[in-house]
Amino acid sequence: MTMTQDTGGPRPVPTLEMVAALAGVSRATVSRVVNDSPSVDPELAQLVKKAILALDYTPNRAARSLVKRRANSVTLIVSESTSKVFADPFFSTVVQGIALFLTDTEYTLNMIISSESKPEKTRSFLLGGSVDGVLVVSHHSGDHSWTHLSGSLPMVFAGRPLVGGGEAYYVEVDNEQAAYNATRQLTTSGRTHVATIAGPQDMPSGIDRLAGWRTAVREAGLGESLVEVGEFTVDSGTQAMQRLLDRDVTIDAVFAANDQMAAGAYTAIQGRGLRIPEDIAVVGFDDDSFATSVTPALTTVHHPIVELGKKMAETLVNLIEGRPAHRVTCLPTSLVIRDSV
Amino acid sequence: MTMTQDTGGPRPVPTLEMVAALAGVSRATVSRVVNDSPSVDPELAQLVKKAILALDYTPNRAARSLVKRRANSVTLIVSESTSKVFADPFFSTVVQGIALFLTDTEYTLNMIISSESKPEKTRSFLLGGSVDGVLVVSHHSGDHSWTHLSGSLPMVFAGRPLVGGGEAYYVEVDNEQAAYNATRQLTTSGRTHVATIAGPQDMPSGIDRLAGWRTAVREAGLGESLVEVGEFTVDSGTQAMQRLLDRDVTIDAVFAANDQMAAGAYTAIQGRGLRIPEDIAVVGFDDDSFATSVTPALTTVHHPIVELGKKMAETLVNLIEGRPAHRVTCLPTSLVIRDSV
DNA sequence: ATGAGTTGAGAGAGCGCTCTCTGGAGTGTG
DNA sequence: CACACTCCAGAGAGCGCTCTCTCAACTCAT
Repeated sequence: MTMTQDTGGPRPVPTLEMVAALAGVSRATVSRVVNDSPSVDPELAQLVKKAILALDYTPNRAARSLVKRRANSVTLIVSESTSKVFADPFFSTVVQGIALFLTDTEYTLNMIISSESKPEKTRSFLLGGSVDGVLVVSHHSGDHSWTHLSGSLPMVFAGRPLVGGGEAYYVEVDNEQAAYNATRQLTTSGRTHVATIAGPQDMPSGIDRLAGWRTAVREAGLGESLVEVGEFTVDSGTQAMQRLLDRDVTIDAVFAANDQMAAGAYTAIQGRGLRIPEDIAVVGFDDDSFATSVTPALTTVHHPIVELGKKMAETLVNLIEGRPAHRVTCLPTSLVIRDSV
Repeated sequence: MTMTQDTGGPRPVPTLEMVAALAGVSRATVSRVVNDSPSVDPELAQLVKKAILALDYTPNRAARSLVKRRANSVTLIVSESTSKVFADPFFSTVVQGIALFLTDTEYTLNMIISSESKPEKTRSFLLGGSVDGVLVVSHHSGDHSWTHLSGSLPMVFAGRPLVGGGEAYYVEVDNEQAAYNATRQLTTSGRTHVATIAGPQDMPSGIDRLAGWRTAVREAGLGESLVEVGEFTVDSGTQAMQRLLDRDVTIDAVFAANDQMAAGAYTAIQGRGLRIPEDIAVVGFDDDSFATSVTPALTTVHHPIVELGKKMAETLVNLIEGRPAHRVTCLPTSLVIRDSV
């Protein structure tokens, strides 16, 4: 029973000073070793390192942060109204990418839910010096209310911000092109009544994916009227598909602006006794867990979401450290063919 | 071109000292006002508050943290091998609950992905003084390798830790009872070949839910052999269901230890031309987004996941601040009847 | 051998805040 | 009126670290 139960109390936290004393050098030297400054006698450095190990020393972040005026932390803002997006695979996957990238850096990720009722709280937190940069994964256009902070703090957005986009740094995919390709898959395989379940029209991804669909159907000489707007949720997808089928029973294909709405569309389609893909072909967007959880497996646009998160974090860190950074990063997509077309 | 490219420089960050100067009082007094100490002349306090507003002052976290030896931050550990759980609604929803609770406190949430290859990095981060407490949402039993830290740092787990559980603080639901109830729903409605897709048997939730199923089928006088183990993922659910159907085609009900595996089971069932619930009734566990995204909608155990996250955070904060905290919190569940039974 | 140039370690002044300690002003009692 | 008390604001010492400045000890050309 090794019960490491030392009451948590007495553990004396080792400081730079203690390491210096043990190694018989000055604090400055220890600091130099810790931050591996080149101008330290290798022999002395070795001595110091031994002392660090012996004491199990870890630099105190707060102290370092205080003098360096750098917190080594970036904050992810989630707006309260959007907090349900946690259930959204897109959101969580972006976060995963961000966290993955930051693991290999000196930066720490923290996350706040900003309540619309007291924006000052969020504001003061961000400006309180404990945050070096901000990441915004937005779902509603209102989430871009943070754009104005980008003068005082480095910020990177997931997707082109709807407002203030002229100055903002962001990472995205070419939604329009990807949606075009996805729709082409439908129009070139003999489908003649190609509908779409579009995303919210106050979000760039919603707007651009609809535009891509439009271009493809127009190019194929098909009608552009079979559009219903959803909210990127499963339920809204079901409802949009219901409306679509109520309007036109001859629909034989549908492009949904994300996989969740596609999954919702499945419910509406199968609920009417129609078969996928025989009666109606379905193509989604994102290639998230919903794409493979439905039957038949969904053909969809692969959205490199983890990569997107990584790039966001990378861009932000570059910005913070004053290194050159691309204002706009555009990631490639590809169409994943499964059983729904 | 407003190019807010001011090199980050000119914004002079207001300090306590500046507020004191403006208000014509000492630093100590401003500090007292900021931390609303009772022993301050209301009139003076008003003056100071005005100065704070005028300067748009925000206390520097690092400085405060340095002297108070308290970072006001809690860390969520995610192990690298588990980082794919970001896509898991359970995980993201717990995080949501945690973040939601912390929003109303002085604490900040940060998240690290600990790489198994360099555990010292994680360890030194946790012990570096910038973390007041730790939250662990585990999926593999290996994630409990952090239990040994609980002597040096307050920790709260999601679910009973497999090892070291005797001392650990955690929040959970009564998995066994809930699984029992869910299975009863099947056995009492005339189903006689009730199988289960169990979760990993190195996780308490996997073990306990299987135990609950066992009790219910035994009680109903049914066989206890129709068990296949999955990994809480959609795919593993499909495969487990395949194996089950290969073993016994007379199965007329299945209890899946989470909704994702239930969704996977749908694929296998419907792939064989069987109908839900006519031929096979399905009950899941968690009541997450998968439950409503499948057709027919899944009957499942409602798992109060947001609540669980909130409770975890609450317990941790209590622990940090030395207030009494329940070592074990057990949350209630309920069965949500939908269309799959 | 001498002065300039180079290298590497120590001294010490803070970073912005909290908190104990001190002391001046006001209140109440003998 | 002197004494003890209470109450509240200021002074000042750090919290653990970084970083500039200083200076001792060399190296090397003259």
